[in-house]
Parts: sequence; structure tokens; C-alpha cells
Amino acid sequence: MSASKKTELIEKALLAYYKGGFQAVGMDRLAKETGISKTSMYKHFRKKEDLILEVLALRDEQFRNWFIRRIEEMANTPVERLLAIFDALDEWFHEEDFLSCMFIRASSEYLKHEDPIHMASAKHKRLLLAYVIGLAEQAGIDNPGQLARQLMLLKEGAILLAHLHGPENIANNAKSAAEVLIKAA
Amino acid sequence: MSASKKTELIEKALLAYYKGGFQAVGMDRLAKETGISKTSMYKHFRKKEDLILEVLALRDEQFRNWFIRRIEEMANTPVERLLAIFDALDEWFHEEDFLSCMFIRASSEYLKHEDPIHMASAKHKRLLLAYVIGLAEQAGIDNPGQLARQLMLLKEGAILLAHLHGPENIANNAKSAAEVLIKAA
DNA sequence: AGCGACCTTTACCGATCGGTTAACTGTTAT
DNA sequence: ATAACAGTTAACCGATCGGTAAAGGTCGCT
Repeated sequence: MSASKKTELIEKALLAYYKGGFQAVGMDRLAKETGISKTSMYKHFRKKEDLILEVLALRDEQFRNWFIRRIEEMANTPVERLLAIFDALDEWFHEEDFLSCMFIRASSEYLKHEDPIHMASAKHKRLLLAYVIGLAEQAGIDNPGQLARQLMLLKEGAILLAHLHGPENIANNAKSAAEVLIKAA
Repeated sequence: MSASKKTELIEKALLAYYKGGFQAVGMDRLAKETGISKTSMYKHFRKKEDLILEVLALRDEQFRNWFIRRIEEMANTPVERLLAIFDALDEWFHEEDFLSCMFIRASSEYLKHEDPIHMASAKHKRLLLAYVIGLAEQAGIDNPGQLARQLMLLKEGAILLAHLHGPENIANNAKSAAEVLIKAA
């Protein structure tokens, strides 16, 4: 299998896991859906966990790229960008196949803090937090870490409730809370 | 099996699922851990899903009782109680075996909106929201629904990040955001 | 004692799980 | 022609999955 085939496998696995869940999608089903035999998969990944970790690495890159690019397209000043976080979320929530955040779900399926999959999920959230802290610093806010963490609370809560109760008004509600928090900071 | 035995089974299943996850804990393992044979279990539950639904019903009752009681013990005015939400969360996050919220996890394992387990999780969150709306109304806040939903965003985000990054300062951070939101409302 | 009704246990079902073995195919070098 | 090699495949492994059937115990009742 070529390197591009490996990439293709990871991309297809990402879609299958996103639609169906990590534990629920087995290696046989993955082989059937991707058209790649199990033996070929296991040439590249010692364990299922290793494949999942590569899937999460791809998703981390994809999502952060999309999220940050979208925010910077939609707003130009740091403060506006802090608010644009929630406009980007709103777009995401209204995608046809939105099924929560892959990393939230991963940490719910792999519960223990020492689990590599759990740790990868935590890392993704930390990287996003770091970006938001950067925006808060550029905005000249006192205690940018505190504001950024509060906006992340709103963001994670919004993802959850958009999945549980549907996307209507969730992001907007979070955005108006964010406005208040930013003005106060 | 007596009715009390059935209750005992549900209680033990709750602990096993909370520690290990719904999909990861199979019926055989459950039978071994509880000392109750599979056949006996299937006398009372047609499917595993039915058992999970009863476990979630118990958890819903347990958690909401504890949460509301704790809030009302800690504070007396409606506004103070809106803030005490986050003190109660802080206690929860620091429990030794805290492993996120059972309903968040359930909705991450059973993704589809039509899934009964997913729906039970959504219902739990709606019941909690209703309680918070009640507090906001008692506090005489304009648009109590909006404030309550925003506080719920903070709450769900706090649960997630306490699970992913550890409990330190998460609830406190959410609480100071809540103070700002309440003052503005 | 003997019958039946209930409850529990053991043993089993086919399907699927994550993971491996060994045989097969196609290409290249000699 | 053939040997060596890489890449792929189907077939298989023991374990476990959710769920069931049949046998075994225990009880009150006659």
C-alpha cells in the first residue's frame, strides 16, 4: 500500500468513525467500507488504537485549520474574532452530518486520563485554547487566559447542547454570553 | 428475583457503566461483577438497551436530587443559588472517581437523535435547564430562559473540561463567568 | 410422597470483536 | 526460466458480544 493509500485509509476511517463511533466501528466493517483488507491495514497500524490516534491527528489538523481560517475570514480585529468563534460554530452545527466533536466523543469512549486517545483529545482542546488566548492577548485584555478559558467553556457547552438538543440558537446564545464576558474583561 | 434485587442490579450496573462505559461493559461482565446470572437479568430487561435506560433513569433521579439539594443547602436567595450551581459542580469534579457526566457520555456512545438512550440524555439536560430557568425567574431576571441557557453552556463546558484537563479551577472559572452574566442580566 | 409453579444456573447460539497466518499475485533482477 | 521480493488476500484464531434454551433446585400445596 502506497503512502497515499494510507492517507486514503485514514480519511475513510475518519468518516466511518465520525458517523458510527470508535468502538462501534470494528476493523472488519472498516475493511469492508474502505475496500482495504485487514492485513493491509495492520501493515501500517499495530493496533486499532494506533489507527484511531492517526485519525485524531488528521481531524485535529483539519478542524483547527478550518476553524481558525473561518474565524479570520469572518472578522479582522481580535475582539471581533473572539466573537466570530461562535459564528464559525454556528456554521458547523448546521452542517447536515454534524454529530458533536470527535474529541469529546473520543474522551467519552476512552475515559481514563492515561489513555493515549484521551490524551490526544485533551491536547486538541489545549491547542484550541492556546489560539484563543492569543486572540485575547492581541485584544489587550487583562488576564487573557481567564477570558479564553471562559470562552472555551461556552464553546464546549455549545457543542454538547447542539448535539443533544439541536443546533437552533445555541451558538447565538453562546455568542451573546461571550459579548458580555468580553466587555467585562 | 425480588424487586429489591432488581434495584440492586440497576445500582450495580450504574457503577459498572460509570467506571467502564456502556459499550465496553458487556452483559457477561455485568453478570460476573454483580453475581446475578444473565438469564435473571433478561427476565427483567428485554435488551441491554432497556437496562441502560433504567440505569439512566436512576442516575437522573440521583444526580438531580443531589445537585438541587446541594445548591439549596449552600445558598438561600435565587441569585446566590444560580452561583452555587458552580460550587456544587466543584465538589463533584473533585470526587475521587469523577469521570464526566453519564449523560454526556451516553450521548457520545449513542449518537443518533432518535436513539432512546440519546433521547433520555437530552431529557435529563432539559430537566436541569428547567430548574435553572425556575431560579432565574425567582431572581426576577429579564429573559430568564436566555440566562439559564447560558449558565447551562458554562456548566456543560465545565464538566467536559474537568474531565479532559482535570478539575483544578474549572468550576471557579465558570463561576466568575456566571457572575458577570448574572450581573448583566 | 408426588405434582406443578417458579426461579436460577449452566451451557449454548450465531455474530462479531481485534489480531494473525499462510498462501497467492505481480514485478523485478539475474 | 527462475529466484527473490513486496503487497495483497482469504481464511482462520480465541475471546467476547447480546441473547436464549433447557436442565436443575426449591418451594408450597394436595
